[in-house]
Amino acid sequence: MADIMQPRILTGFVEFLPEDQILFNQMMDTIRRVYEQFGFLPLDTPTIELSEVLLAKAGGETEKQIYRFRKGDHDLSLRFDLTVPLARYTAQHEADLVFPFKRYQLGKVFRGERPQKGRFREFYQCDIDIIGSENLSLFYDAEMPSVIYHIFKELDFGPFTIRLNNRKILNGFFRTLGLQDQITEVLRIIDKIDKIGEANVRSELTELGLSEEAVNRVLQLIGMKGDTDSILQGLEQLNITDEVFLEGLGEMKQVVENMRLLGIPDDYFRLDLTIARGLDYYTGTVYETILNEYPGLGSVCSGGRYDNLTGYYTKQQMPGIGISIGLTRLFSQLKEVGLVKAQRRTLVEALVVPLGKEQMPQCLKAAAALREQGIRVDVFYQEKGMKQKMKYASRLGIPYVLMIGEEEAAENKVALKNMDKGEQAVLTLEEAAAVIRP
RNA sequence: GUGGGUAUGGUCCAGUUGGUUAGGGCGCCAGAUUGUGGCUCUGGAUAUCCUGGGUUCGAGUCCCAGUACCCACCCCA
Repeated sequence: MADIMQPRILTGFVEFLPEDQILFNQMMDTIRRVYEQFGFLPLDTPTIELSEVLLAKAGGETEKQIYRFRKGDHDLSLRFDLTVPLARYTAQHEADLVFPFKRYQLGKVFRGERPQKGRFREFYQCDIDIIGSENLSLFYDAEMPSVIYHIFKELDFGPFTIRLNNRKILNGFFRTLGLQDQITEVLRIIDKIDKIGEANVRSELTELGLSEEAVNRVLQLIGMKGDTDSILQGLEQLNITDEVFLEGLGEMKQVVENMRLLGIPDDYFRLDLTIARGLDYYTGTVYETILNEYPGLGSVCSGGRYDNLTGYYTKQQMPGIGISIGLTRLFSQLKEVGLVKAQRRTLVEALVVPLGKEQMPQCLKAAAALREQGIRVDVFYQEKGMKQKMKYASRLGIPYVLMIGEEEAAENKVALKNMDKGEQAVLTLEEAAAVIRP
């Protein structure tokens, strides 16, 4: 016999067994349903694009992590997020789109970085973005958290907190300290405070060249704690006159007000001045979402506002705002902490089993009739012993087995067995259908 | 890119100071039970012990190199 090829997949890539894929798809369905509920339109862009398009803006990290290859004369890349393709798409189809353009996209993205726990080279992102033409109402900044609220409420993984901040507040504040040249580095450092602690942030900021006075003021700002209103009050009492700061503060106040009007309870969001988001294209409101009981999972949904995402593809100024759920990571983490657990290995509600092959015609008819009523039905076609047939149903976790033997066929009835309870009854097909799908 | 760890049937693991035919759980196949699954019992199949080299009378075990995978940092979903 010939050598057997070792069956394996690349490291950093994932695939699930059916019982997990079912759960994964259910989460995705929930996300899609809520997105649509808020008026977002579906979009599906190619996974491969021209490198020059995807890398128009890219800086160092992206460039290093992107899967890039040649095919014929083309320099191609796999998309590493859904935002850049959206920018390209919006600019390309500008004339045919209705603005503000609200789109959702659930799709795989690729990053050739070193994989580790909760970190993959191919993974699903579930994004929504709204792109405005020239301007984009601040109300959208409150709608984003409303979407997050509905999704995580429905997913039901316990209490969660949407943490929000505004980059203008940070930028304006840093400007008053004369730090405008190091803003990106400072943001990156303070963003890590949850992970590395205040002392390490202090030393890293000092290392960056900030004066002790500046470090103290930064830590004082980002250390502001308390409920939403007291933080807003505290920010006002800093008496900062920088106009960017004041603009950010004004936006934040309005966003909070609108979030409340949209019905997000106060204990589901919190102002957090440490949230910066690594990405440098954010310019206004930024979000992060954490599960209160599992803070170690990090942010399960994040995003923010950007002024001009499409700048590389069109002269039109197109501000936008969006959020993203890293579904593959989220799912793998939820599984790890036991928040999602596989129940059944199939979606089938009833297995139709002929006791002998003479009953196959009745079984085919019965299956068709049940499917007509929307019941998910599987038929056991294989010629096997009764034990095998039952085992098939049992192993897949099919809740009902509908059997037709000589006696049942003669009476035009079926034997319906409840697999969980082990009970069995002889019924008409209509009665059986009512039991399977009450 | 930097640092650490692991590698034994399909899978998860055990394997003593180096010693004869490398064990077990789960899974798989068959039977006890050809109109009834889960539980139990009985039997069975499946391993170049990651690869290459070295030490030794003898290596799954010790040494060297390589490879793969995992974890952490960086960065991020």
